[in-house]
Amino acid sequence: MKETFGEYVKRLRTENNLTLTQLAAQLDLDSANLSKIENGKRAFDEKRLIKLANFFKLNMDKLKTEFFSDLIAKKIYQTKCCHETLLLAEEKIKYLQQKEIKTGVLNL
Amino acid sequence: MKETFGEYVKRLRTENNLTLTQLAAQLDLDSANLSKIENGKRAFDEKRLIKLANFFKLNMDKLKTEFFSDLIAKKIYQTKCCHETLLLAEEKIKYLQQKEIKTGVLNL
DNA sequence: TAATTCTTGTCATATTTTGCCAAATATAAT
DNA sequence: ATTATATTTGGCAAAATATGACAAGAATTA
Repeated sequence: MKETFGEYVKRLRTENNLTLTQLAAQLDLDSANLSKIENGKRAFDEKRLIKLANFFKLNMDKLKTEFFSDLIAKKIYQTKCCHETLLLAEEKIKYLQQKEIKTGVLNL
Repeated sequence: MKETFGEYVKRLRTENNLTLTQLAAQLDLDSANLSKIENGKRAFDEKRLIKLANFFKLNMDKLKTEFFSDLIAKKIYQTKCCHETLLLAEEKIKYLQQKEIKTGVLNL
């Protein structure tokens, strides 16, 4: 069973025997806020992914997959949507791709 | 090929021969902002779904499907994520469901 | 029990979103 | 073509939300 992004960060940190304060410093963060991030009470800012990747020597693409899957999962979860909603979403993704190809710009 | 939520609203409006001003009034909205919504330059606020459904006599569940599929599609589109990300997201959704069952609360 | 670490609450500030208005553009009618 | 009507766009102030920072409380460890 998978984990949230916050739990993932916490695991990285504890497996490397770091305190919140130590990791937070590396990420330009307050330790209190890192705690909140780990416990899902605040969002992790995308701009800090690079710092996280560098510090733990992580593959950036894999990290982004971890991060964005979290965003998407939470968005889907929040809407309490049904399977039909997701099928329709897939169609709309294709539509948006076509649209961007045609128009060059895409307002979201 | 599907349409965006904005395009869907515009279609509803034009098929019913309404001006922006007319529909906007029903939705407690400025006509300028309704225009932006239709053209994907502003978001449609969830709280107005009920007004939209009542005015056009739409099925609320279907309307929500239209609406949330849009949110999700755009979120996925924005992240430019790959298929792997979506698979992981699906796992995380299951995880979040389990978690809510266990803990009763869920921080997102 | 003392020290350290973690969690939670709060608040000022920064950022984003929203409603509203005015001007510019496009469309339709006469 | 001119006028009237409808739509789009830009901008701004206010509202809402997110963020960083600090302090106090709770949990963990030595």
